[in-house]
Amino acid sequence: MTELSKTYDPQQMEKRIYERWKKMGYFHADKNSGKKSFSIVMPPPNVTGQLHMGHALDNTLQDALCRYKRMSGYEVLWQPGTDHAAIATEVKVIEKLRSQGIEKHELGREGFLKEAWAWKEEYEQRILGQLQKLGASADWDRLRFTMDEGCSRAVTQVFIELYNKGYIYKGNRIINWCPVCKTSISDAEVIHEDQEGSFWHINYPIVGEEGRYVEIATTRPETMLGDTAVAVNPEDDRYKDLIGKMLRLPLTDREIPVIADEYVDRDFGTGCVKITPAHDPNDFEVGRRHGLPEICIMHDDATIDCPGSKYDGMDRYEARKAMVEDLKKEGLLVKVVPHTHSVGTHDRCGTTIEPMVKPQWFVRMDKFADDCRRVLEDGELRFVPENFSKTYLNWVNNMRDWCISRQLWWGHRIPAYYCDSCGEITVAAEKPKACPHCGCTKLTQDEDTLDTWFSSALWPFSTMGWPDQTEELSKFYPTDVLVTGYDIIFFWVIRMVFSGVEQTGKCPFNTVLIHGLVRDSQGRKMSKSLGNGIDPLEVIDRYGADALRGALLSGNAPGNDMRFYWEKVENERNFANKVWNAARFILMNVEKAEEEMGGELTSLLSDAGRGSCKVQIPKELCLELSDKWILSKVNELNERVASNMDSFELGIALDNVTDFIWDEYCDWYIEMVKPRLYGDDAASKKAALWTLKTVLSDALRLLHPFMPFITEEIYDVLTDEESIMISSYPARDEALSFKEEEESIERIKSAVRAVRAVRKEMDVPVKKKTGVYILSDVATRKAFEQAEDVFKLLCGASGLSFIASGEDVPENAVSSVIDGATLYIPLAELVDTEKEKARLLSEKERLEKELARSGAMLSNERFLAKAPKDKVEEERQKQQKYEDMLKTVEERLKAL
RNA sequence: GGGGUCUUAGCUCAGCUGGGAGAGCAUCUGCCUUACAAGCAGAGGGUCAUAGGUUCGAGCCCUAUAGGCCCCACCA
Repeated sequence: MTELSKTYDPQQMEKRIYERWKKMGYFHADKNSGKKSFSIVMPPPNVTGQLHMGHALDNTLQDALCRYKRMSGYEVLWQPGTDHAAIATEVKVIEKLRSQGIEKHELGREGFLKEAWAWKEEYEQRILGQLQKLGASADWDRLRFTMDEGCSRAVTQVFIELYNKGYIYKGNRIINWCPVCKTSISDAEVIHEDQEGSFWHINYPIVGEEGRYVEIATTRPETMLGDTAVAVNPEDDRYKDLIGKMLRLPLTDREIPVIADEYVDRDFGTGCVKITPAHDPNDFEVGRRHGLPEICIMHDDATIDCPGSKYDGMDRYEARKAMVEDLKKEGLLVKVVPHTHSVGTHDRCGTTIEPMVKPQWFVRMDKFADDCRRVLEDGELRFVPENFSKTYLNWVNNMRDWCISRQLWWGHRIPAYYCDSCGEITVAAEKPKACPHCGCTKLTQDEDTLDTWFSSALWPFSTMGWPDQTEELSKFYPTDVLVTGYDIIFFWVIRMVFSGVEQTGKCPFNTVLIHGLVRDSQGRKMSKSLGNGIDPLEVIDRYGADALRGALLSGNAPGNDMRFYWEKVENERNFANKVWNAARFILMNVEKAEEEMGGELTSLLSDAGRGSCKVQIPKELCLELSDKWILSKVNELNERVASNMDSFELGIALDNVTDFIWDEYCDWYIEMVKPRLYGDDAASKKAALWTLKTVLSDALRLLHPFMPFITEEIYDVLTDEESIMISSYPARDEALSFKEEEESIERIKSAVRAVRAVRKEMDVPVKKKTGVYILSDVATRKAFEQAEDVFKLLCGASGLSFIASGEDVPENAVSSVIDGATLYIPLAELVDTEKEKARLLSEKERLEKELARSGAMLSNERFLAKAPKDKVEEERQKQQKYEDMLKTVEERLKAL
């Protein structure tokens, strides 16, 4: 038996242990295994970033689930990979190049992609290394990337299929344009934020009616160059006569009509709205309804595109200023009113987006929304916590067509080809040799790439080799659980759901486990701009991965945000230290006893705590009360923890294990067992050592999914088994349930606590021993007889005497009444009768309160009639108990 | 405007199908007791946001109110 180092030092073990796991192939999932499968796909981290607290939480949850399932006999696939993160990466690479004085276009498409791939390699390695430091037991042999060959093939296949089915279409639509990134972005990538701006009121002269104007109000005057109408509400009496008349559009030589449309709110602004179909989503709709021209007045970089006009080439804001100035000169500017309105910005770069009409590719959503609803209704998909299905449905019910084309280079290029002569589109995996429409051999591929989420949407099956019918797919698909934050339910979860249903006929996962955000200690979101982010690696370096994992999981309920506290990490580290020392204590004593007893003990203990077999109490072993108690306790714990794991209550499960190890096992059992370990009774010593080892082994295995490193290190030394990772998860066993013994020890514990409290209250020095006299019922007396030494040791008693009645009560004793017994502690000169009286009086008061409550319930006829029988019985027993206790307290008071 | 969610000890949060309010941290008091001071023992501290309702019984279910947070949509 090797030794554990004197102090718990995570740094010296974590890397070594992880490397060994990897080398042993424990993370690898066998597609040919006969075991039941359990699979999770890892949400692929972006190759731009590094591990942050959100990743740490997300992956710790997944790792804990995977380890639990692996130990429970499942063939577990945790499928890892990374995401190309189109815009984010492209922007970063552009910035990097720019810092070297190179512009993207100078490199050309191919040259740029080469740079991007180099970037990807570097950052992918970095984040994978970070995940491994956390202890992630993912199947790294199966590492995938959204743009690797297989995933790309899946993307192309899906695009073609959806196009052929008519779900993908290309059209001129109004989209969100980022003038800095120079690409379209989807609605979901636009963040609306309130900004203070102005409301410019402008007069548009009515043609042929000198001196008459229509007053409109706008927040973006520069877009008036693209106006093609002014709209009023058809019911608005103020403007009814204007409908159909023409207006002169100021600053231009164009004339535009006044139209009527329900969209206009009579009470907002002036009730007249300039309509700019090419640069406003609402106006676009109005324009399409009325067949208005769509005049695009901006270049891709948001400079004005209006040849012949003085504003041509100006930046949008510069043009705004100039135009307002000119309107003022012409006397058409009525007034400028301060106005706060929401402005759409790009979530990646913060640039104000510009709505533009452009040819883009879209996915039609109506059918897919139905699919999303159906799988939820059918129970094929569920959320934990269940509430999030409402969030999901809220998104599903408000889905609009998805703009999937991006004007980027880093991504999956759209497999569409345009004929140079007839202009027809051909969608195909490979560039066609000739145009199927006209036979022309010159075709050009669409320049655009696909939205990142298009490939992420296929992740659960593209990583398993789809569209080929692989063994991985048949073994591990659909996956069991998806673990993710609520912030990407729309971006990712929904898109995976409908893609999975469409391509494979199955919802890609059964359960979506939602977790919240990790916030800073003040409850703020961790963000780069606030500089309040805490690097998980720093936490690992200081306290170890196990402590970080514990801090992220302990007491956290699914779906809830949590705050990060260093104190919490410290507490988990302290717990790890506790486990470490408990193990050291046991190993030390085993070693000592082996020296005394030799091989006999070694063979007795060899099977204890082996994770591969059921706990069998050796026949020759003579277990004592406390042994049976702790065995029974851990037995019960096994069931409770597993049930919490199964219902995804990982926070509660971890707390169950922690409480057991710290309170029951360390603070009570180890303390109880000490005299036996230091004594001469070989049989008793054997039983204690066997129990210590057996229970510790169970506890370590329960703890392993949460704190994999320390549990492995200890288990390795404790058992000589190959690894805790491949041991079996402990299961409840009826043969190890000792209800009576549990009850007895609970009585002893409350007696110990009572004596300790009295001693403390009376300021009895720790070293001063006292006698204890016990007046008890039969059952309690039996318990005390069986555990006399334990009791004396734990409460600092020199002797224990049983007395038959109140008459035998020693002089100058302080008393404490517990369920089933009254304890008298003779304290001679230390006794303060007044203090003792006061204590008993407050105890009396407490009991009377309890009795009042109990009595009220039991005298309530409706309670007796309607409440379940066992509840009534329970209450009767309580009443009896309190009556007995009260009687004793009162007698005692009288005696004083 | 639509949807969600929260309000429990000084702080951060648990509290599963309704049946005597819990943890960690912090505070106070003793202890360097041969596994552990990263520890042990003990103690104080809560009209569970407010008001109604359902129920024999409500922190938990229903309604309303107040306040906090989140998401979506709109804002010419």
